[in-house]
Amino acid sequence: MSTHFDNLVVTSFGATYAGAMSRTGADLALLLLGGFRSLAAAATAELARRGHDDVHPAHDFAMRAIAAGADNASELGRRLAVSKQAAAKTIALLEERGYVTRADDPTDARRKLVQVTLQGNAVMREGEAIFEELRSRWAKQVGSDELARLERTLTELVGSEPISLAAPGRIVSDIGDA
Amino acid sequence: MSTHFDNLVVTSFGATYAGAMSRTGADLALLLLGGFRSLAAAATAELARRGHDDVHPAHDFAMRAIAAGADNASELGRRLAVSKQAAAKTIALLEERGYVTRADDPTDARRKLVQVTLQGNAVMREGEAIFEELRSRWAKQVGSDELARLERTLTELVGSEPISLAAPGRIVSDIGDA
DNA sequence: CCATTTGGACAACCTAGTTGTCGTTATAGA
DNA sequence: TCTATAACGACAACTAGGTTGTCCAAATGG
Repeated sequence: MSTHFDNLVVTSFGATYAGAMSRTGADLALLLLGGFRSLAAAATAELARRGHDDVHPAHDFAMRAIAAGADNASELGRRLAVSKQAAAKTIALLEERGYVTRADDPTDARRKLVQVTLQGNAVMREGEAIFEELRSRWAKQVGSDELARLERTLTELVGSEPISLAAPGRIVSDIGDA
Repeated sequence: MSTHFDNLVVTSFGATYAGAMSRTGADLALLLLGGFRSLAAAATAELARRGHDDVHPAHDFAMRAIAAGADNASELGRRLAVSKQAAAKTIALLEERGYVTRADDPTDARRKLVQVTLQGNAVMREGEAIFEELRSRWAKQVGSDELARLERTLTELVGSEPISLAAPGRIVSDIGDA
């Protein structure tokens, strides 16, 4: 079989012509997903290559939210638009892997204060750099004007819809995710 | 909190200015994901409104692959770049909900022949129409030239990478009866 | 001071993947 | 033709990320 994205789209959606202009709406969705996947997979792989084989973009995302002030499970849940239980699970996983710590909040005995560790910060820095690198690779490929234009268009399209990012994570489930 | 995409990006990734041009690589990835999600969520909702509240785009995707010839679990797995076990689960789910049927293959006693039902075909047709409608809504919003340009750019970017739709790192290896 | 809200911990469950094992069936080659 | 190997599907156990619902304890606001 061909695992090439283009072919997969064509095969799966039975578009009339292969390389033709006549893109369908579903193709557009797959194109967007494919783009995301392409970046996310590359980032995950590169992160793994650098020794962090246990983190995905979703974890990076969660850590940033924590670092940005969502320092307890409930708040993190709100911030990521998932339940507090789901957020607590993510925190537990990150803690287990040494990317965050949890301590009692001295000002509120109910709360557990979550903090990003040095290791966690390192991952975030690497993640940033990797995505930057991937973006510039794309810019080289189609021209930075064209890429900027794509971003502008997409921002206009997506920015105007009140859709939260919800679970920004698992690449696979993004297909089925509504 | 704001669940508006733009704000979320800014907050979570700590970009320096809110509406500024300076998009980061991670923003680009989120933009793509956001775009996909936006479409997928709208499609799922619309499908539910039309009485199919138990299907997601992923199921539509799988059904198309089945209709296009991936009529057994192993082949479907290959086509979708997941394990045959995962594909079998999807098939089981679709069968349970009446979108596909499974029968013994008369030419190969090992195989179970999967076929899309009338109901399954109906969902695919509706899905197509919905995505078409969503696309034209986007075309109205930014202009069809601009949208076509976005698609062209994205195709160039994504189509040129030999990335399968597989999970991050999950290279399709049916080597050794996995 | 008490009622209500909130945070966190469990538990049970769902979806969607994974790997590993195994029996059965095809198939290719000596 | 016989046999080794490959392939299909089923089952089991596991991971990861999500969901509700229940519950206790702690904070907070009349």
